[in-house]
Amino acid sequence: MKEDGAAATAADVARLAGVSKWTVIRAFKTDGRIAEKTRRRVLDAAATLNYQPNLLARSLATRRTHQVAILVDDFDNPYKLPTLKRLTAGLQREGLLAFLVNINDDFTHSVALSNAQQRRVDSVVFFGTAYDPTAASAQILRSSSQPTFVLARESAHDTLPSVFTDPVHGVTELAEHVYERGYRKPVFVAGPPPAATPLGRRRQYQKFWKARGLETLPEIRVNVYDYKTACRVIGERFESDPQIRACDVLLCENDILALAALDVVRYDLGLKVPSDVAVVGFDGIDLAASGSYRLTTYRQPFQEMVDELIEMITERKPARRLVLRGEAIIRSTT
Amino acid sequence: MKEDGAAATAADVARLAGVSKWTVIRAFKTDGRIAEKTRRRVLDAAATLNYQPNLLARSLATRRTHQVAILVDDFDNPYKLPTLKRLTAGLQREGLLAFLVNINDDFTHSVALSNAQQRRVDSVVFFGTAYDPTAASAQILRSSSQPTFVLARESAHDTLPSVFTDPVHGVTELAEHVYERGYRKPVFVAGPPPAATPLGRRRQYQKFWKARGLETLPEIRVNVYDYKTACRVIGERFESDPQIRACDVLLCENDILALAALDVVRYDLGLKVPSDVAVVGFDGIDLAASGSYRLTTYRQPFQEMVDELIEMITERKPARRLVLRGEAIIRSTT
DNA sequence: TACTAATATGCTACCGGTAGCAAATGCTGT
DNA sequence: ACAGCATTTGCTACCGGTAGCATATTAGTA
Repeated sequence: MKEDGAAATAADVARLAGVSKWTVIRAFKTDGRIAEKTRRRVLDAAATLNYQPNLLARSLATRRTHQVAILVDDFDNPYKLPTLKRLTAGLQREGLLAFLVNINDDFTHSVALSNAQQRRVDSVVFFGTAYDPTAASAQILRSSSQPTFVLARESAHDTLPSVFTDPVHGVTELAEHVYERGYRKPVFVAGPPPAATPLGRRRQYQKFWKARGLETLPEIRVNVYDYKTACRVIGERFESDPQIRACDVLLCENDILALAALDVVRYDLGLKVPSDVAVVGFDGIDLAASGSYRLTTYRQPFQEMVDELIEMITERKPARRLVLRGEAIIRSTT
Repeated sequence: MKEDGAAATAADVARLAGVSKWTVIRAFKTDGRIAEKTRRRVLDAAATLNYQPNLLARSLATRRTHQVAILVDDFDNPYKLPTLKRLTAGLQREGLLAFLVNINDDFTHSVALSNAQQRRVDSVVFFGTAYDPTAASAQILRSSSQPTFVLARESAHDTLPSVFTDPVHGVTELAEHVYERGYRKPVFVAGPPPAATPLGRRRQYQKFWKARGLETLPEIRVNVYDYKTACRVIGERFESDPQIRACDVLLCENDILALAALDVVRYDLGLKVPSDVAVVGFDGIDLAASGSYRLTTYRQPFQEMVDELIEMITERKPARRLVLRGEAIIRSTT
């Protein structure tokens, strides 16, 4: 019995219980072929020593860590929080623990991927990250031994499985709704520029309006998905750009931009929504439903996406490219 | 050179470079006493084999995992997201990776703590969790070998270091402001009941009003920090309880409850804020500043709290009980 | 009671690194 | 050429488990 602060090992427990360390280990396995009497004795000894099996040693031997790395580069969009909640809970139910990896200029995708490999995580999830598959990290990704998934964004590689919401359906629903209501002078409010693939929503909106005679869809680009920055940038563009000022509907890439747009339009510019200008979001965050906003948006099925992702991670379902549909929610901003 | 999918080891690299595995390992240490020529040869061999050192093996030997477990039981309060952002970024800068552990009925504090021990994380952070120190997990906590911290909540044990915002200062600032403005019929809007210690804000508000002649502070209790639930519960209480209906100020335990209160009061009950009823929050989330809400609240210094916590985790500063002050932000809901 | 089968326990070799000492090699001066 | 020293490389023993086979013990049957 060592009292030097170091955790007790199976060998310590074995010594106390008068058995070999392999018997101790068997006592902790559910299927262990072990005499009930011995098991109890071992468990008692383990309890007095406060023995906790060392998962590092186990993982080293079994080559399974039961760890998943979740890579996130945008902590400003509030939908991330409930989605992380569901994701961590679901993974934990499967015996998996999640690393929350913050991707930023100091800690790039390459660094994160390399780190994940070194820690031998069982799988990697790109959670809505602006992952650039043309960059050096693609090399790392290809040589990576662990299964990799993309959540809430379309994967750029065909070989990289992903679960995301169909942008064609979502944008079409919203655009048609807006068009039917008679809005004809749209402006797209965009977030940060996508790293590689042009982001689906933008492309779809452009396509929709082009088919109706609008050659180029005017755009306000906000370089961060962040409420405050968005307010500032949108306000500035309305100040300086007459074409923007003349719009009658703001098609926002996501809800957080839409809430910012709504606040600017209503309280800084003093416009009436939806009579002077309409606002449309995308995502379906909780706050979009609030009495203060009542935002027309498209609900992404985040929970379902997470559940499907977990099915893939646990290999109950084959890893593949899975496109899900949400639903348009019409409220009072259109 | 094995091509069987298993990652290359130092021994594989050694074989290719014609050295021993210990030389390979030296080549990867910055301080390694190794001939420059050999290092280059080893690094080349490592590159062709795509060798990545196995951190499990290293951790097993060094007894340091460079992993931190962050325990969270409430994913509904939006301040958690920017705080997690700062926390993960800060830890990563120190070479530490964070486990995001979701505490719930399936995965309790005890389970999480035991899991963290088995994974040999370097430290554990209770991030605003309703940790009940009287429960069985206290036993585990005491016997736990890894340093443990509480973030954004007052720790119940003196021995358990914590970083949190002074509730006395915050509540006093807000309460005095409200009192000066002439509000005299307050109702406290409470979140889930605290596990052990009565939560500071509630107690402080009660104290303040008692000193001014109000024996018991009426209360609306919402059992989850969740916008939708809060709306429902607050609405119901206004319906059914004349004492609640007669109030002139809603003192909310945090901003998310305050936003819900504000929406209910304005849009469901049709009351004017702040003339019919005032609303006060606590936390200082981004959205409280938005044009739609303009909520009077108390800004908690979350970023500073995180930075101080990291100083303790990295042992640059001694682990201790650290109380920080925020500032009252008076906006248009009072 | 002896003999077999079933169950229980112990063993070796290994997972991929680390620590710190031992041996080998290179370099200098005489 | 060789002692004397520093630098470079290799080695043993270990971190705490796992896998799967070998051996010991017990129970069941003739």
